[in-house]
Amino acid sequence: MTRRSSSVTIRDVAKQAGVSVATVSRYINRNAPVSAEVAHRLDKVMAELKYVPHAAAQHLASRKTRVIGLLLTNMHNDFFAPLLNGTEQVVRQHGYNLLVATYHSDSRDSVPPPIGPHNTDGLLVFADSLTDEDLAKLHEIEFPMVLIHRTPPASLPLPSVTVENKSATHRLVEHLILQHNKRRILFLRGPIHQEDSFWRETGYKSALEANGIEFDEKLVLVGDFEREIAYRALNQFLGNGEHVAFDAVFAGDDDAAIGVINSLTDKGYRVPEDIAVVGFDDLRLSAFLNPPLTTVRAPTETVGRIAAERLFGLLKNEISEGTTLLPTEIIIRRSCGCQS
Amino acid sequence: MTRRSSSVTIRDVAKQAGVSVATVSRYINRNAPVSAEVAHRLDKVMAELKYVPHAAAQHLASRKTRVIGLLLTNMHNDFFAPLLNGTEQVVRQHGYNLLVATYHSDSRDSVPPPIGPHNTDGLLVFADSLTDEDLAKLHEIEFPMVLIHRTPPASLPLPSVTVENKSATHRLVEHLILQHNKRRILFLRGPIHQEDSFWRETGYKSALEANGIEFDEKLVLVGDFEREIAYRALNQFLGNGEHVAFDAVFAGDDDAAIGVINSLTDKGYRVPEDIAVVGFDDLRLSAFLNPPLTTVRAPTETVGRIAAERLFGLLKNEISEGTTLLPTEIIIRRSCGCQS
DNA sequence: TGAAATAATGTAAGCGGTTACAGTAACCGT
DNA sequence: ACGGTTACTGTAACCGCTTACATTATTTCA
Repeated sequence: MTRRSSSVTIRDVAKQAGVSVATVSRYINRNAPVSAEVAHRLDKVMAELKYVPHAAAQHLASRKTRVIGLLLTNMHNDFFAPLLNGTEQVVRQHGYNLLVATYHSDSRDSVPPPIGPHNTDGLLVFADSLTDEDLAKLHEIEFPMVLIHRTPPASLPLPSVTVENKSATHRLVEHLILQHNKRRILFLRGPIHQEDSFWRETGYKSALEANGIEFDEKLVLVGDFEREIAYRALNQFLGNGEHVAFDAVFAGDDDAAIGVINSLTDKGYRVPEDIAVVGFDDLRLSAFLNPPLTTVRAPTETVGRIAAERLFGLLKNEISEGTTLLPTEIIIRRSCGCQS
Repeated sequence: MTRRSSSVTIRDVAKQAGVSVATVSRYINRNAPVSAEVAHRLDKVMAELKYVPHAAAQHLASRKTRVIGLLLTNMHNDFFAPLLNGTEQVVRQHGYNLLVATYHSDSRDSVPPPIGPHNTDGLLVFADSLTDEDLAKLHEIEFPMVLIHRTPPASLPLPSVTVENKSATHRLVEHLILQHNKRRILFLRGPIHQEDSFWRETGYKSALEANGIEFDEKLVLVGDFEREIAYRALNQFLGNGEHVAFDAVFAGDDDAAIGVINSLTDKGYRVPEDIAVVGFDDLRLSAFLNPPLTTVRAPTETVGRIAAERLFGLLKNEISEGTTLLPTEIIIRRSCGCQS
């Protein structure tokens, strides 16, 4: 025990350079002038000693971690890669580090969120990884946060960045109706309580209504934005001999769309000839699927980037409120029945 | 300034519960017995005060961060999602946190690696995100590390976990030769100096040789395991009127394969009728591409999981050396010309 | 030219925990 | 009944940095 870590401390540097630790600290943080001569000497000594400040000590003393946290609901969907990529880039560019964790309100009774004020300077909160109460509590102590793919709960003026879901979905579904004469459109709902899911459902319904099609609860399954779940849900639906007829499906997102196409194909349906399928997100590979997926392009990497930028704004005490609503764009490919 | 963070400290808890801070600390860390009565009182007080230990203070005093770092070369390839997912799961399960960063030896002159001994208890090092010297330096101070998709440099007994590249590639390319009569197989090299890239090239060459086909340097392009780069490389290659003939391409990885298929299609070639294309990795969506991609399945999530497990083994002082070589499996789909 | 401002540096008190060391009380076996 | 354990708790010295405050030398300027 008591194995003294061999790491060199600020004191070693100070001694070696013949100055006080305060001077070293000030030079490192560039927050007070230091004579050119000393600066030069310090550069040399620090290089020689390969001095690296101990993060925990800096954190403790300065009360800032230079770490920001990204709280996700899960990580296995390809949707998260660009999100991570976007945030990581700006985080790095600001000289910060990124702590990534998954958490879901489900598990909260027992375990507290793994990241928060105790180990980060601010949080990027994806969807419903935290509950409204969690958010309120953190906001109360003025902990910097920005929400991703979720608008702040009433009376919590948190910045948020998300994408336009409803009208894009509306247009997408309407495309199915108007261009392809579909009237029995299956909808695979996303995770319950998730906002994207809610707005996509709203857009779906509004498109139906705008075109005189009655919403039919029997045409709604649970896809959970997950390929496997969508696959099984549809399999089960199809397996049930007397299922209601349908001629198209809006899968909720691209990942679920894959599951849908897969299930449909397994059961002998052709996409899009028999059943049209559309998704949402425009994943990196969606253009190359078979058939190429008609979907909505969500600028996910940009979402990550902007969310991170806004968080850094907060850290600089810039006030920042309101939600950034990034535009989405419907991308027509072949899975809806179009030729291109 | 000097805004005293309102956070409650261990001293508050101690006072409130009428015990010393040492007792509180012991109870929290369960590293010494505490009377049932005191334990009960502490539970109550800590809940009332919503006490959360300050990570930095714990780190500084205990000299462990309960954070492990994952150092990647980049994050935009879908390949990284499962890797992250795998590591995150076991990290969380061990009650640790995950610091994710990208770094590349290119940038090293100026900037030191963002994660290391100063802010983590151990590192998962992907491919050549660190140089041999970096590794040697860290190993010298006995910093726990496990390598991912890279075998340790000679004389550095670091644990590592990677996947079998060579023989799988050999079989894959041989499939092209034997089953599809291909003899002019284009190869898109991955990032230079990256081991996967090296072994795949080796496998490619050995398959050629085993079948009496001479290796032709003119049939090698740089794809860098990147869709866009592969796309442009092949476009340029094809744009050059008198390019050497080829009848198949091994793209290096699935992401590059997409770029290849894309380029080929743009130029009017049919895949696989005119040109067969195969990749490596078996990304989440590769089965659903158009055409479904013949590739090699790499258990990437498992790689992440095992690497993390081995790192935790190291943290528990279990000795662990040698490389875990995960088996890969060639997955025949349609992009090679097979019917299923 | 003397007072005030500025530059450069040092001293030492924390930051919020952990833990070595020490002490007291109850318990154990002979 | 007594030395030796064991269970529990407290005191206080760190961990490695930042920073308020103090100090001295050097400018600046009315």
